[in-house]
Amino acid sequence: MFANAVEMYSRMQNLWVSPDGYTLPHILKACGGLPGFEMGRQVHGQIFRLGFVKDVFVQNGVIAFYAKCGKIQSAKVVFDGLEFRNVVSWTSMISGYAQNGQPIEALRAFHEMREMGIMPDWVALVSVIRAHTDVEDLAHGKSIHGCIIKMGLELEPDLLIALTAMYAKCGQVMVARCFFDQMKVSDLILWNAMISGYAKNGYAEKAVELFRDMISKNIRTDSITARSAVVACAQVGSLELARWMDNFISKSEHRDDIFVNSALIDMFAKCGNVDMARSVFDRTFNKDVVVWSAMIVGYGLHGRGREALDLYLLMKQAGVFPNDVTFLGLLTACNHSGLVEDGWRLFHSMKDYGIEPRHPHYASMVDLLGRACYLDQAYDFIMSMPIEPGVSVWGALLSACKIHRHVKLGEYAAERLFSLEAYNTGHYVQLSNLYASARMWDRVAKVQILMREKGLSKDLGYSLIEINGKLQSFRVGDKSHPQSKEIYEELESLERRLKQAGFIPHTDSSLHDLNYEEMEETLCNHSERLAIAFGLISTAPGTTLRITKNLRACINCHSATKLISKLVNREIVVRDANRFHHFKDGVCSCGDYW
DNA sequence: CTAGGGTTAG
Repeated sequence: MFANAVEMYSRMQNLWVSPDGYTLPHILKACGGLPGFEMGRQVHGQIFRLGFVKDVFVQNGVIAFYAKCGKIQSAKVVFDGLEFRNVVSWTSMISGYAQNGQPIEALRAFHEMREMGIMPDWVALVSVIRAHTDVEDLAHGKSIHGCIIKMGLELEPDLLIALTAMYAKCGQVMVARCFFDQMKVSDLILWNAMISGYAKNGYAEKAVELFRDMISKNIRTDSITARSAVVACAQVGSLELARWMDNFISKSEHRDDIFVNSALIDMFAKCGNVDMARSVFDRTFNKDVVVWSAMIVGYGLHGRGREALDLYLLMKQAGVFPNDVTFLGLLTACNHSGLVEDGWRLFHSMKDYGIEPRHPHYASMVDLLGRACYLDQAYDFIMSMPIEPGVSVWGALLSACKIHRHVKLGEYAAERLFSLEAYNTGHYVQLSNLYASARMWDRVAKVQILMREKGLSKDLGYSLIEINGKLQSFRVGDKSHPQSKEIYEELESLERRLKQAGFIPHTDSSLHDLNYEEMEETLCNHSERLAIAFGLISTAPGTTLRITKNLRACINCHSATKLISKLVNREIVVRDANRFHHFKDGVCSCGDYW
């Protein structure tokens, strides 16, 4: 009850009751907890005047206060001024660095402490573990685990929680789960660490399962639990699960938490329903820059660029300042809607807000220019970059060269990519596709030989479709489904109707080395068509089909899906590796620009 | 009667 403590302290001051060496650590803790920087600074001044400069309890309190307020420099000044420093003084500095995103400094301070011959206790080690977690140095983290055992601290519950969090965050979820299962007492932070660890490392279903466990066991959740569970649902991608989560949150105490709501907005956008994201956005009070950005990113993902830009204007009117993520969302939105001039203008307005563009911003601009056929300008733009262009930037250029069949520039981009990442399959496939788009079959073959020499093979395509809340996965030419026969019958009937409607498959890219019949067959068996066919026979007429695929939509499937949406009178929502496509009445929301 | 820790959105 920090605010009450501060209020009580003010009353004490008004009555001219002087604080002593016991009062001051309490009030400092309250100021650090709020945090109330101004109040704490006044207390610091008072400490100086009252002569508590040598009281290590009071001074440690001051260090921790500054560290909690993010004023690590001030904390360091106080720390350096101390005559005697004990393990608490050091821990305050170590945790201060760790909490303020300087884990390397934290570890350096820990090293220095050891050189001074000061023995860490379990609280100190908790911060050291966190620092190792943040630099993703699992090897050194494990060695700290060893020290803990040697020191006989392995039964300290909170230390075990910190270790669990470390293993979970560093991707060792099985190890973390062992700790979790062996823990004697149920602890909220332990559950949170396990859930977010699962979510962070791609075990979204496991994370959701654990969250449901908590609810069924009536274990208290906080906003961090809720947020982590929402992030996991966003990863799963099921709209039905997303709805369940939203319903749960809106009935819980977390409904007005902006941390949770920004995650909900992101979740709905990623699960394919940007309008539901908007309704969470609208019900959120005191929107901060993250809430606004999440909504802008959501519109961008769905190719609703105009709405993203309009929202940005509203955001500025509301007095909220944009940050680097806001701009990334805006640039992506412009990209997906072909708003070249708006994107260009926004990129250059970043400096007005003191925001330095990072690699993704540059890559987004290259994509924007390249896609709109300004290839030379994209190249000049890369050459004028103040930072070394990386994989994302050259990748965007290569992709644009493929679209516009600019072989020479594309080859150059591919060279840069190979020198940066010699074993990334995607780059070779892109180059091969570039040659195929220009009908340079001999060079396509050369790339394929190169890939074989390096032991690389194409990523297999797959599509997921959600039917009655269950996700069903299909690979290219998949025949493993129990209803496979019906699915292929539906597929054949679809193909007949496509042909009758005058659909002619493109024969340009990626399939050059097959003869015509083989090519046609392969196209029809593309995984998303299987998912569509399965969706059609498994749902009532008129139901929207929601499909997720791991690769980008190919030109054939894209054209076919447009027509299918009209022929069967269904809305089909496809999330590819890059963005969302909403197919309806024969057109796609991306306007064939992706 | 007093100090230090872990889980945290776009």
